[in-house]
Amino acid sequence: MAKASPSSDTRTAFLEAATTQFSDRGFYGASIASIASDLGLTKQALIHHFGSKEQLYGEVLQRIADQLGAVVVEAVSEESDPTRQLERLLGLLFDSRRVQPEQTVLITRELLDNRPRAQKAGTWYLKSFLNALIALIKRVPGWESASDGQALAAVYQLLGAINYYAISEPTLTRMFGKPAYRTLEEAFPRQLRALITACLENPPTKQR
Amino acid sequence: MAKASPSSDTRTAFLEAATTQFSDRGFYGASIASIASDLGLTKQALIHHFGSKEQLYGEVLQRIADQLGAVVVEAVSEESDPTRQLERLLGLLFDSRRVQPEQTVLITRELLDNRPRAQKAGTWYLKSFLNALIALIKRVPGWESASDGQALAAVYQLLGAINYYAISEPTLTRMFGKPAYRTLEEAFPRQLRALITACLENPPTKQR
DNA sequence: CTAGATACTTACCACTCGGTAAGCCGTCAA
DNA sequence: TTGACGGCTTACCGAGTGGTAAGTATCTAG
Repeated sequence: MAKASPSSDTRTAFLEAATTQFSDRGFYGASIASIASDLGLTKQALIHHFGSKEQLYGEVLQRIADQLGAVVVEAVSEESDPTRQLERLLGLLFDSRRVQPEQTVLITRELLDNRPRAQKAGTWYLKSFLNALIALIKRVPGWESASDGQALAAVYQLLGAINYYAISEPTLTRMFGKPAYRTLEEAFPRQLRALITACLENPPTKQR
Repeated sequence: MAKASPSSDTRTAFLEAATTQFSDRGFYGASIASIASDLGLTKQALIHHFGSKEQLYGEVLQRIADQLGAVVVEAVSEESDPTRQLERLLGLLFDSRRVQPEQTVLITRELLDNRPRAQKAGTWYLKSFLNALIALIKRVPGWESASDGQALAAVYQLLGAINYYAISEPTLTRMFGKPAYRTLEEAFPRQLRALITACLENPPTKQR
């Protein structure tokens, strides 16, 4: 009895393969046949487990949302000071671009694809994440009286700085060449920390 | 002889339709038949003008790159002070999300799709744009001695804050509802201006 | 009047897509 | 032994993809 639940193993294997393929080629660009062949299986095996391509995609988004929520919990539990909690959270998000670049890419794809058409399930998971960020920044000294809109604006700018860089890294590397990119790679985190503290120290109430 | 060049009219009409469709659905998601039917024509008419879907896509990217370059020229010519030039440029980019949202969306799609596969032509246009931004910030007081990597890091963070918000706007609207979104819509530009000046006033040389 | 080019059309091709239907095979319970 | 079930297969379907081939209508230059 080496394996506990054989079916759940292939399920998560499918989910992982699907995550990278959806991330690389988008929902329409990725085919269920290609995802299945990554595991040496046929597309009908995938259909058997998930019912349809859309449901598979939904589960992939769900997993990402769960992991995103876990990062929030981790940051909050590691620090006590609200400012540090936020800095830690943004730092963790920035670092995760190395371990799980597919996450940021997939979320960004969702933002792009959801523009015209009706929203899929994915958007709602993001909302609770953003609400957590809003709640966090409103506990930072000077930000208590900020409106939700002001809080979201500030937080979303920092999030944009992080995520846009995360999805651009490969392109920037090829564009400027490895050696030139190394200096950017080194300068970015320092500059980012400076930007975050500058933002947190300038709440809208005491802006000039 | 009402029209000067009949063929160029349909060509630009094709380019405009293609821009919105590529922006909405991505390269793979958009079909040449659907683009052509927007003008009441068949896909073979499109092939007749552009040769292939890839070439059409290339011309769409080229147009966007040209318009991006024009924005740089506009910002530089309108202001004399380097700080104001940069602020004006970023402001113009932020405003353009209203007039031409397809541009930002398409560039972001390029960043995502270029991750795994070899880069298409589009990347090179972006490089000259980024180089212009680097040159601009290095003329701002205090930034003269910054390295290219430091300059790009700072500029790319601001660019990310702007572009990520631009592609997120529709999703954020649906997520928080129109009334709540209005306050964000109002707070964002002000917060962005504060972020830009905070960034420019904190060059890496005198960072604590 | 004719030759050629331009701007399009219909017809067709090979291929891929997501999904259905039906069956095969091993495990496990009655 | 039998029957049900989960996990997977092959076979197949209709729809849609980008692209080719060949033709038609219109206008213009020689």
